[in-house]
Amino acid sequence: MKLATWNVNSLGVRLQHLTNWLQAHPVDVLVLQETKLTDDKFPAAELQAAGYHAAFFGQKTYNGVALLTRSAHDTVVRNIPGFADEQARVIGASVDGLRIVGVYVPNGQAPGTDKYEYKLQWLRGLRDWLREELAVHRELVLMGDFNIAPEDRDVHDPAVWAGQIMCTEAERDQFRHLLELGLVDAFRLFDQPPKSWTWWDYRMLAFRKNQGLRIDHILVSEALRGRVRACSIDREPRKLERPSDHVPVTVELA
DNA sequence: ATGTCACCTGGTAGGTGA
Repeated sequence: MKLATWNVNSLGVRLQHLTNWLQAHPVDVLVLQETKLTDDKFPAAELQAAGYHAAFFGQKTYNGVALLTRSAHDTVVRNIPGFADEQARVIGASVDGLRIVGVYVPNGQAPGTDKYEYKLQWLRGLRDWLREELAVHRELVLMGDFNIAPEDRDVHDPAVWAGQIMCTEAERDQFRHLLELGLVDAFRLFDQPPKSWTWWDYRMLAFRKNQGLRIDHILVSEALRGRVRACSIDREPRKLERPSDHVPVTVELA
C-alpha cells in the first residue's frame, strides 16, 4: 500500500491539482496540510467522487488538515489530546490495520518569537502524546509538514540557513526526540538523490534554482520498518501553474 | 532584491502568515 503527505497551501485553490494527482497516483492514504477551509467548505463530495473517504479538521484562513483513505477509516482524532490548541494542526485515524497521524507542525516564524516558543511547546506535546499512541498502536505512520529540516543535507545552503527557522538545534532536537520514540525517517531508509527537497520558497526563483529544504516527512514505527519498500518525493506538481510551495512525499509499504 | 502567494478586512490597498 502507498501513503502520502502534501501541504497543498489552500485546498480551495489546489483542488484540481489534488484530484489530478490522485488520479495519476491512487495512494491508499493521503494527509493534507494547510487546507485553509472551514469544515463546511471542505470538498468532501469531490473527493468521494475521486474514490476517497475524507476526515477533516479546518479553520478559517490558516492551518487546517485532512486525511483521505481508500478504505473506510475509524477512530478519528483531531489535534493533540491533552494539549490545548486553538489551531487545527493534527488529524489521525485507523485504516487498514495502521494508525495514521497527519501533522502540520507550526512554522515558528523566527527564533526568539512567541511563535517559535509555541512551535517547541507544540512539538513537546506531540511527543508526549505519541509516546502513548505508540504504546497502543505498534504500526503507526506519522507524516506531514514538520517545518524542520532534520540535517544539513536537507538544506540547499546550510551556511545561509544555520540557526534560521526550520534549522535551529532546538527544532532538530525535537525531531530527534520523535525518532527516539521508535520512529524511522522512511526517506532515509534508501539511497536518495542529493539535493532532495520538499519545499521551495515562492520568492527568489527558488524552485528554478533548486534552492529548497526537506521539511515534509514520513516517519514509520519500528514495527513497520521491515515493510517499507520505497519512499520518494514527487517534484512534478511544483512545475504546474499556481503550484503549492510544497510537493507530495510518498511511502510504499509491503 | 524580503523578488511570491493566499486570505483577511474593507475596499479598489494594506496587513498577516508562510
